[in-house]
Amino acid sequence: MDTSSRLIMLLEVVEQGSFSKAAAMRNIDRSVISKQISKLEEDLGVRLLNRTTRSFSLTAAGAEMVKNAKELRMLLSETVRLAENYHQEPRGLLRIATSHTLGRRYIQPVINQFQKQFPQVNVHLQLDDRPVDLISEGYDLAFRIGEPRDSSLIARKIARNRMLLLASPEFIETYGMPQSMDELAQLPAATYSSSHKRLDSITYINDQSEQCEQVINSVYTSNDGEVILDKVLSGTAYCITPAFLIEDEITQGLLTPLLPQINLPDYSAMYALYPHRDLPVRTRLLLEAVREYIGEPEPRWERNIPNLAELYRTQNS
Amino acid sequence: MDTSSRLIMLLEVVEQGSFSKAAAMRNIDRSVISKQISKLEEDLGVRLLNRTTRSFSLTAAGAEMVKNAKELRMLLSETVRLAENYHQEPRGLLRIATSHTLGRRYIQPVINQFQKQFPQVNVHLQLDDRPVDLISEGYDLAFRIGEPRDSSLIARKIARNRMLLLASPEFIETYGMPQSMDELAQLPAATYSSSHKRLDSITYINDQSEQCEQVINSVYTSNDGEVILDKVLSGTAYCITPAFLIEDEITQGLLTPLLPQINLPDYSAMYALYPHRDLPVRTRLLLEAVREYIGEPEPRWERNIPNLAELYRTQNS
DNA sequence: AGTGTTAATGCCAAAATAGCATCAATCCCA
DNA sequence: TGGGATTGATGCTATTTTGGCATTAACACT
Repeated sequence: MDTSSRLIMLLEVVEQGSFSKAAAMRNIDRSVISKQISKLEEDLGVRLLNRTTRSFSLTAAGAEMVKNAKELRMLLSETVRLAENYHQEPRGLLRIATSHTLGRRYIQPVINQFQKQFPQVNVHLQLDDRPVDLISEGYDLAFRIGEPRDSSLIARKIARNRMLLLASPEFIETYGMPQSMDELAQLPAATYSSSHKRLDSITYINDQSEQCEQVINSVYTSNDGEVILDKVLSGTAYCITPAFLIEDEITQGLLTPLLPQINLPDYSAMYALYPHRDLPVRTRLLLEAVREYIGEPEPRWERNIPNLAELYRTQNS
Repeated sequence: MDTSSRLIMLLEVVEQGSFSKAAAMRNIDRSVISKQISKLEEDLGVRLLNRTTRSFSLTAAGAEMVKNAKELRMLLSETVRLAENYHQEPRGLLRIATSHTLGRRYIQPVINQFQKQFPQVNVHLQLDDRPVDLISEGYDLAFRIGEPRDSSLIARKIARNRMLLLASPEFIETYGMPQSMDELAQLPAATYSSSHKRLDSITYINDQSEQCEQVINSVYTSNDGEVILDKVLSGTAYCITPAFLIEDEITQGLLTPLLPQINLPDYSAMYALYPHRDLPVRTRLLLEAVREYIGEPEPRWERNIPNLAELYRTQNS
């Protein structure tokens, strides 16, 4: 390890805010970080961190070094990326971040096929429902539902994401088939809720083409779509859910759309996020494989939903 | 050693044109270079050099890597330099390039004193009469006589450089004291001549304030000023010499100015050259020490020359 | 006060490195 | 045209560097 790597290590330490976290990121012992930072200070002849036993702050010199380390890291990764443009065959490590559901249902099958085709490519698939910082965590590619905020990333729309109101036959038997939005709002719902997002109302377009929001009666919330669906399958709640969560529950008669005459707008789409315009071969190929797998313009999951073209699309006369 | 160092190593190899020379520059075995370049190619997954057994050429990928390596080296050295600004005490290695005479006479004494004062600073003094490439050879500071051409360097004028026409008493006894430029031109001269520069004429300013050039009769040439002076001291030639070559030969009566009423313009001055605007402490301090040692506006060597203020300065009436 | 977390340090095994010797290919100069 | 010298590659080994573990000391949060 030499000066530039140590500078980048310093940068990671500062970004993570602690030696331990930086070590965890790299899967190395903290002592390594401690020693390398010491050596960096010795090399440069400057104290970079003011340490208390349990934490640290940057010195003026340290702050300048971090600034340059950032440039250095960019330049270095850019250089490696340039080299990768010359690969005929994709290789190397591909780090992908995605939400649990998207990952398990739509990314994982693509990766399986992909690694059969390109055995030289290693993959790390990180399942996280909270958005991560692609750059500082070192991911090459992320998949997300929802408009991306971080403008330093390139976002590419992969698929639309329609919404459905679903309940089980048992539920309908118990509560009766609701005939209006007001009626539906009284029934028990299972909804998505996390610290970042809360989906406890139904957005729809009324007869006057106005977007309306109907608050619903949420009796069960979770931050995981699959357990919400499980709850709904148990017949004790209905749900409003993005279409990509549905497999064969509707065709098998386990779930039935409610209020199909309602006009539900698309929910935020599925996006691929990546940090650069020109991607390494492996990343580009995987991204294309995902797009192909999901399909366009009708995403794969919509094939599981009969009559979707007419569902929730009432033209307002 | 890791990727960025290897990239810089690649750059050095390309700059030097051979593995061997690059190894020599670093004082390491060639096998090290060979292995590291191989490893770099393996890391990047790209062939960087097309090799024949005895030489190589860059591949397209290699050329791009070299381009980026250059940026990388700049950024890294800039970063180290920034860190050095935080040193209170100068330390580290100071690499100085200079011509033989300047080095021995005017730089070496300064270094002796400097290292007494700052024992933490190591010095490499490279004596070369041909100009070297400061950047690619890794020098921090160079001293030269003559207008610098390389505009990527900062040049700072250290001292003027007056010219003298000198001969020994024995010479004057043999040939008589010349009374005019024409007469002088007939006498045997010892002159400086190298592949880069040739000083076989006398530039002077005539009564009409025009700059003239008188070709002289050179019977001895060398690319080293000191042996030229030795030749002159032997009484068999006169010379035109820059003032910094003279120690106590005139005050001791070993040499006498010829044609003192001639008006000789200053020859190109002594310059310090360095690659950056803001120098590390050690470089700045040494540069200041050299300036102080040589003195301003009258350089140290002019103290050895009686009456210099009147010599070769005839005001044209 | 007690518990858990943090960074530093010493120690040891494992990995990377530099130098040496050798080799084959090529260049160079006579 | 044919030795002699030089170049880059490769195998081997001693040395250096590194990473992980255990321990310690300092601190934070209950």
